[in-house]
Amino acid sequence: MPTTPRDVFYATTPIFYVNADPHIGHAYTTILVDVAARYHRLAGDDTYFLTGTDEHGEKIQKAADAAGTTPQAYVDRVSETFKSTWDKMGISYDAFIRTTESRHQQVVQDILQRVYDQGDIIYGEYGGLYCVKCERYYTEKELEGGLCPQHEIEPEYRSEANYFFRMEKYRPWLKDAIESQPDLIRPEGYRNEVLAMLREPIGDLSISRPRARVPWGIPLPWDSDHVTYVWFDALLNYYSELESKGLVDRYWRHAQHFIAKDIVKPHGVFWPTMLKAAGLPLFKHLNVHGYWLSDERKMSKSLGNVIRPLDLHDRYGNDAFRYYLMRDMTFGLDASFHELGLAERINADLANDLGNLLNRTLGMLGKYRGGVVPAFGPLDADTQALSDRFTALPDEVLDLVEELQFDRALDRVMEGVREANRYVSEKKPWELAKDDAKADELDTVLRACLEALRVASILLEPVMPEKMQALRTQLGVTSDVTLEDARRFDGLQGGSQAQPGEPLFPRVDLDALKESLAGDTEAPAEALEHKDTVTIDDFAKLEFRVAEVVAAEDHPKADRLLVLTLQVGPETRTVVSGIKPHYTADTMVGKKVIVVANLAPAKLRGIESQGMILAAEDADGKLSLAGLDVDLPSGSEVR
RNA sequence: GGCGAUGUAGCUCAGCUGGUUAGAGCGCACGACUCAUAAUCGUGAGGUCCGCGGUUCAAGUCCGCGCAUCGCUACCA
Repeated sequence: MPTTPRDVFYATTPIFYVNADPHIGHAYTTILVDVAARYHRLAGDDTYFLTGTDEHGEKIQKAADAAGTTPQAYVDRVSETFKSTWDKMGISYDAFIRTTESRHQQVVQDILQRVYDQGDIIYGEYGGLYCVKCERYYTEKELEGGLCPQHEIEPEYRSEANYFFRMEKYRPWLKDAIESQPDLIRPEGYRNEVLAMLREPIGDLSISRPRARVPWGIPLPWDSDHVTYVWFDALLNYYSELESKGLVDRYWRHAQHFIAKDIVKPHGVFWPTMLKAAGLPLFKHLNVHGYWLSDERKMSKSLGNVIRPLDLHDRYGNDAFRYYLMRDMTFGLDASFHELGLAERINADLANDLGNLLNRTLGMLGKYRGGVVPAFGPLDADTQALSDRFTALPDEVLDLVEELQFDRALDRVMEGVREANRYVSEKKPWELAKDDAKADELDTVLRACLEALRVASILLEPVMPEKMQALRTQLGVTSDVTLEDARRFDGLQGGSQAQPGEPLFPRVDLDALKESLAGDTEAPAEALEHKDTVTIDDFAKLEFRVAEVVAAEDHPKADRLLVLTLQVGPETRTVVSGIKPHYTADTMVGKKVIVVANLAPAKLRGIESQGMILAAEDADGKLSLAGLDVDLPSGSEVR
């Protein structure tokens, strides 16, 4: 039963920042929206699917410099990589927006001007009190007697040339809006997270950067010495796309943003307040999904465990890959990605249940009826039950899709497929075929299987567009289908000819795969990112010394910090260190460590730290203290 | 430290507003069948539903406390 009118669907992926090539995270979100869009199109909805690339900012400028090219040439290249990746993957986006397009820039400037004119963008005399020696700003609270706590000098007043969006002003409104619309942000866990953010001041949002430093951006319309900083540029793509094409009235109020959980704050806090300030209505839903984890760890470049979507396409096929992604992630939660899981899913669901149902059905049809689709004979109870089950599926599936429960939607269809396999074993068509008196019964069974396959193929098509079309081609159906075609159990043309072909989903040899996975060595790590080169003179400014930990205790006001008392030769000093997750206070006492001895002191949650100790950290955040090979007295210099 | 999420069979997970002997898929064991991609179908083994208290006639499902994992957050020199 349809619960909501499924009329208009405007869905967006984030626009991806073009400082790296697409990976599984980008691909998942994009496939997800593609699947959702295809379901809505199938249902006959007015559907618009937007993706694109985010192309401004300092990082891009640097990357272009490093590549010896211009920012524009650089973003052209990487944006094209994204686009062609999606094209190869058959992503059915309706529009691909780039923030460097003039139509986008125009809208950004218009909205900035509007918000500025109404007084919600202010020139940030931010920070105010600045200690020259610390090179940082202090708040009144942090100062001790009006002096810098580190250097005990009077800070001077400085203002940084930034513009700020008065976001804090809209906090109460946003809180109300989210509370009164339970499904604005979903699933609920992320809604709670945003509400938690809104319980405390969110401050104002810096929205500009000096053009002198970052020329690669959209100039503020009223002050061309500044360019727009990320949010007022990137987020606005969702709107500028429609505005620049005159589609706002048609789509905007139906907007659904799909994002991964790492960008909840910009989309859940910044974006709605921006819209409010611009006098625009809120989007309809912010849909937040989790991460694909590999070996319990978040995939990251430095770990070298990035899964390249196109690799897996080549190996398993686009459709099977999409099916796995949709079937094995519960929306909103993290999921684990395992190639073996993918292979098992292919074998169990696609090859054994679905592919084989097609194969056995067409096999029998060919053998017993020359491949001609028979008319139904009289419907017995079993066949009627199968028919009822399948004709009920479209609404069940679309309701689940509406709730973003893609995994369950797919399982519903597969339950039907399994039921059809059961039906075959119960009806034993191979026995019916031996008795001419049962020709009608055999016709019914064969036709029912064909219809089940046809309906399943329609309902699975948004996830597996190519294979499901191929499936219907084998059934002899070549015309386009709609959801209405899935609501009937007599959609095939009696007397038409089936066109059996190759198995849709070849089984994966699991034993061979297990072997090859076992033999796999670690994937090669990505290149390291290096900092700027320093001279030996730069290095000589640093003073490292051996120190002995003579006492250690937990920082009273922080979780991760230990307060260490170090003996450095004749000196005793206190160092606050963020190693608590890996070293407890008592295990630290007596250890010899390396300390940076001439680092400016700093207060860490109330305790002054006079230096820092060195430790190695791996990509998982695991720490190991730097130490000595041979025991040397504390105070010894390290070079 | 604060906030939040998660914790159900070997594995991946369903279990909505509390109600009969707790479910699915995969894997495993045994059996059936032979139309089919060594597929399918049936049967079975396997769970103190993280722990402890509480509310209730009745709790995996509500409440409290605790534990574990993860995330966000508190300027991890």
